[in-house]
Amino acid sequence: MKLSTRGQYALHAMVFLARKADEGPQPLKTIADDGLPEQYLEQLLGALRRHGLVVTVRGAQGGYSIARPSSQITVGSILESTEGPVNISQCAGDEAICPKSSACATRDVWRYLTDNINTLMQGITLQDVLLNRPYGTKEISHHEPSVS
Amino acid sequence: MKLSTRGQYALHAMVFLARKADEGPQPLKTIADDGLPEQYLEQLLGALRRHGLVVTVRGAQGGYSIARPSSQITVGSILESTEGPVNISQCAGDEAICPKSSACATRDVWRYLTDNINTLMQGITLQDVLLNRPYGTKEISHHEPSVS
DNA sequence: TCTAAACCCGATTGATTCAATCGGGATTGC
DNA sequence: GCAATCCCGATTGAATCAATCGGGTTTAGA
Repeated sequence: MKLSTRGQYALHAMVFLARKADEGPQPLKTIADDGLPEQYLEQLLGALRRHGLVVTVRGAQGGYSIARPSSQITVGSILESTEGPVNISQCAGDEAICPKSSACATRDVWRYLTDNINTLMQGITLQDVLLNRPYGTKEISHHEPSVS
Repeated sequence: MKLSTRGQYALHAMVFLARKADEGPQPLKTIADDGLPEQYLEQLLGALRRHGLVVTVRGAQGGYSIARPSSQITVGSILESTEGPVNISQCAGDEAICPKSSACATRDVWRYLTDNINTLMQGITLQDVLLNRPYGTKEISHHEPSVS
């Protein structure tokens, strides 16, 4: 199981923007300057904008800035914007995919993993990353067996 | 982020085999009988065998059985056998990929997520799934900031 | 000893996704 | 104006996925 580069680039860019939060909009070229493919990154920043994580100023002297304080932006929301929602197995959520899913023991496993991965990712803010702060102080949620 | 069907089929098959643990080897056809593509599943069972999770008997009356008690087989080992190791970002482990990784704030994030997802998956045994037992009673590990 | 049941395995195919680029268009500060 | 900059759909090439194909080998039992 791995993430595509989209999430990696996106987090990288967001950390960069968070650091420059009070220096005005940063042009794409500047963000990409440590080696990321510029036009590809542009796609990702577009997705981040559409999800409300960055704001843009068009035209000369324009660029990208983070939309909220870094304490209010989670790694989870960044990854979800660029990678789509975490869904370990369609079986976990979509009843239509697997009609017998309610009787399926594996379903609880997928649900448990999906929920907890989401919790992990939502538990880290950009600020935590910037400040190099310990993250993950939340307890994981437990699976409660359904009646059988 | 999602798993391929390989992991889903593999867990499904392993649960099936765990239930039939004391009924002798189960032929492929039987395992696949609730709708999994037979020859595809064969590949996956091959991988599970090479990782020591199932044993096989060849020839007539042969088939597949789980190699150990279900309490000693984790969901993590099943998924790793068929999907490869969890590696959220190459950046997390492989120093060669990203030379400046040690100075990179995002690296800790990938490591933290990778470690904890592994812990989650290793924390569920096949027996837990069979008995519909609550799983995930372990505490997640915390990120300790490196010196800066 | 023959045969059918069953596993073993590399190769191939078609579809999908990924990573990246292309080629433009629309804004806007100066 | 014009250069800097974002916006965006389309396209490309490679990689991966899901599945199938076409064989081969092993073995129980008639």
